Amino acid sequence: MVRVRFAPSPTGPLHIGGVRTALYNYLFAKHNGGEMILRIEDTDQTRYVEGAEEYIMNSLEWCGMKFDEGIREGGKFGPYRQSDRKDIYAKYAQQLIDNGSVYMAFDTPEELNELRAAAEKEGKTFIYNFSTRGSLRNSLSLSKEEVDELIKNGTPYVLRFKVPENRILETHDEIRGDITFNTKEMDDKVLMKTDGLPTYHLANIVDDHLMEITHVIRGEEWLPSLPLHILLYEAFGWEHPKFAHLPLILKPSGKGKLSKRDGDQLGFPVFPMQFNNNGEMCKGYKEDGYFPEAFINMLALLGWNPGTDQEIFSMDELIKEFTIERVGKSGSRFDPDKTKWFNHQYILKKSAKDVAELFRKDLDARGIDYSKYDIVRICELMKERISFIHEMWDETRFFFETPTQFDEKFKKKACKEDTAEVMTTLVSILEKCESFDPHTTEEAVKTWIEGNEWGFGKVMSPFRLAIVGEGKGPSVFDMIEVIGKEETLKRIKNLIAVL
RNA sequence: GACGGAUUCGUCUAACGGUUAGGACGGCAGCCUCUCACGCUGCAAAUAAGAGUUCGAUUCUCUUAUCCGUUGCCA
Repeated sequence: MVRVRFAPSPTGPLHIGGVRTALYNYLFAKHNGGEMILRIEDTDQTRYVEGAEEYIMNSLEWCGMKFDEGIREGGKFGPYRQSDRKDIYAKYAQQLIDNGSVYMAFDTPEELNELRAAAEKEGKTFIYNFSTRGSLRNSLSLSKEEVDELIKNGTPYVLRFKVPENRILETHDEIRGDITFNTKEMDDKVLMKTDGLPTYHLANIVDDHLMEITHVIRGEEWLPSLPLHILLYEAFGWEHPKFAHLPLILKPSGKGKLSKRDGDQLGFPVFPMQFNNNGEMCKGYKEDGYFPEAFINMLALLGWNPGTDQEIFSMDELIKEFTIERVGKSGSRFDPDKTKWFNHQYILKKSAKDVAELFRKDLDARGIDYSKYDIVRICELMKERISFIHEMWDETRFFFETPTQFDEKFKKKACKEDTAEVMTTLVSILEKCESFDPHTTEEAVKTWIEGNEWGFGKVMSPFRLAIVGEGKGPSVFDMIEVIGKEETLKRIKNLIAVL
């Protein structure tokens, strides 16, 4: 049974990259008939952000991902919040103490900072490992008596992992293939902090083992920690899961990981939903009018591809097609334009009826009275022109509102000296139309135009100007059917009045 | 700096060692048309550089370059 987990930290809203990591985990699990677990990694209480945990769960739910186990779902491997698992970590830390895999270190953060600063001055990096641990304050360098004394005095200490001195570690990544590390480059990482809570490394390994995780799919930023994690599994005598490190999502232009700043500068959200982070408002895709399906579709294709030309995928199709083998190795630049295109595709896919339902909500929110109008028909006419529901109003407001002014540029182009006369005749022709369906009106008007051997523009352009107020919109005959005879005649007369 | 990863059109990407290096976004042009969009058609646009292996390299190896990540008692 494949079991994967998504394990975010509740340090703020969930970033796009995190959503994609969750998505790939989810797709991988479901493709293989496996289970997906949500675990909250909140071992750093200094970075805890109120509401972030809820936000993460709500966002993933909005995206359409369902967890088999987690804080809301429960499950037999809980608790699923690391801060609720302190006792478990203490127990396993003791196991490492007992088998000599870790040692106590009494160095203060200040002391270490000084050492790091000093090393940096010389262009070097301070590493806490076999080469330095002998000269630092820890249970390896100090005598048993000194250590006992320090502990008796309540001197705070951390537990560090004793990394072997010089071992070539050959590991494997499901995306990148074989990777080798030399343990001499590694740090004796802190596993247990002075506050008694484990660091990510310990908690992560213990939980993944206890929760029977078979595949760890996470961001590439974890790749340097892979040898440590392998060593930890060894120290416990456990078999490690398979690892897959996902490429990063990069800024649309420039260098580095995509950040909130990029979104703010270029005007696109970096988070699935809105989040108020201590007064700092983080924009969300949801609030910007994206469909979760489109958002997920876009994210899925950012770093993964099916090997075919298909680009539009439902969640079920993604589950069917997704494999780790087709995940790319290199980082992907985020493209806000393509994201919009995806949303447009989903508008196109929706029926006019479904779009109408969403549009009605938008109209309600704007306080527009649309009771006299056939909204489904309007959506049928207009939906292909928009990428977002909220764009619909700007594209369609002329249906609901009689134009009060006319676009000068188009008016100049459309109206000649005889236009008033022509429009007056148009009014009389339309008045005679029993039915106002497009076929009837078009037939009547075109017959008249052709009879005079005029170009269509002579009549249609000012006609359009009268109805819309400017030179845009769908077929005039379609529009006048929607607004009705009375309103149509009124609008033409309004134009005549200003000619 | 050290270690690790990566490198195909501007961007996302495809291509059993053999293709005119394909698709999509964006751009440009044309078509459609009563207008504006949509749509359709077309155009421009790439294998980082250099060696090697091979009959043949985008694909395998090495070197260089560039970019990214890590280098915290953060995750």
